[in-house]
Amino acid sequence: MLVSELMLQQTQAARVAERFDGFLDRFPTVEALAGADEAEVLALWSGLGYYRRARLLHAAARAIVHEHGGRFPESAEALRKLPGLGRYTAGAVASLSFGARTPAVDANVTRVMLRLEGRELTSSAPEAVALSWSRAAALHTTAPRSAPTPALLNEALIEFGAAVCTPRAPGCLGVLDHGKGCPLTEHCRAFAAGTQARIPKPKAAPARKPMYFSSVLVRDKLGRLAVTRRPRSGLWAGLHEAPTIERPDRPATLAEIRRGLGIPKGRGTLHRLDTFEAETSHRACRFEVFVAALPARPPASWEFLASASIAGLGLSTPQRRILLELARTSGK
DNA sequence: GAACCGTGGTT
DNA sequence: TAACCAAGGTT
Repeated sequence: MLVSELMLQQTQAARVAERFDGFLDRFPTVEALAGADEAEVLALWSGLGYYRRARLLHAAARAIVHEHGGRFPESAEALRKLPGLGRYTAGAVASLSFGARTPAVDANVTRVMLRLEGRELTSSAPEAVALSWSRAAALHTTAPRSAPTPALLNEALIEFGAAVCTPRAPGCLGVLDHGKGCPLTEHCRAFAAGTQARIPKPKAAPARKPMYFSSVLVRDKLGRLAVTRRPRSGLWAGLHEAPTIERPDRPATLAEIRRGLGIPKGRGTLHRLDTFEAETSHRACRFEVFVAALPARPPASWEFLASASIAGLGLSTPQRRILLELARTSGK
């Protein structure tokens, strides 16, 4: 449950489904996850994005084992203290796993509440957050004991937002059924005012900052590829990659790559293999991929691995392409 | 409060 | 094709 909620943060269910079983096969218990190497957790998370979530999940598992004796906290307040669990996730786990009478307000629920109230706010506006949690909590408080369980109520609110009160083309605007796709139109101020499309108010999309990556394929005498690990914070934190130089302003020059990575001088010791673009949530990344000769003394941070081993590492999508696809076409 | 943190499908 | 979007949290 904890694993699924953290995987689902900002990630579509279909994406998660591809990884969830493998993750639980490898880590069937919280003890197994707590005892795992971070690199292995990242490897099984590879491709899902927002890699900090994986490391926070790992930290949460350790906290449960070492500070809670292996037993999950069951209240939203206690769960909230675990790494990676914010207000929503704590509420979701507390209600769905432990039956707690507590709300779980995600972007779907916020959209529903704002539309019912007819408030043209961004979903992250403090007023919008307060209103949504307050309304959701009131539903739990006023629901009769015989009413659906807290878990069902939370799931229903979320699913209603996801399936009916959708961001675009919500059920109330159904052309063929004259608004009868939504059962709440009589209670909805946005429907009455015709402002559904403006609620929640869209946020200005942040501009992606450019970043230039020069990644180098280096093989040792056995044909294994050089791999390093990225810093523990920032973009693709803790993932593996081919030796890479990155700059915010322009691609590194050949001379800078040689100097930065210790590539030997001489004809044919460094040439460009490919270039491609990749985008993340906040960056427009341009990758230039090179093939280089083996330095006389490779940096101690480099590790040389066969492609079968590399396939099991935690890799960003661009690096998976570089180290597994481009490396195969680069000959040897 | 704002910036930061991935990815791939959909429109 | 560019923009939008999907079960947020941390710093």
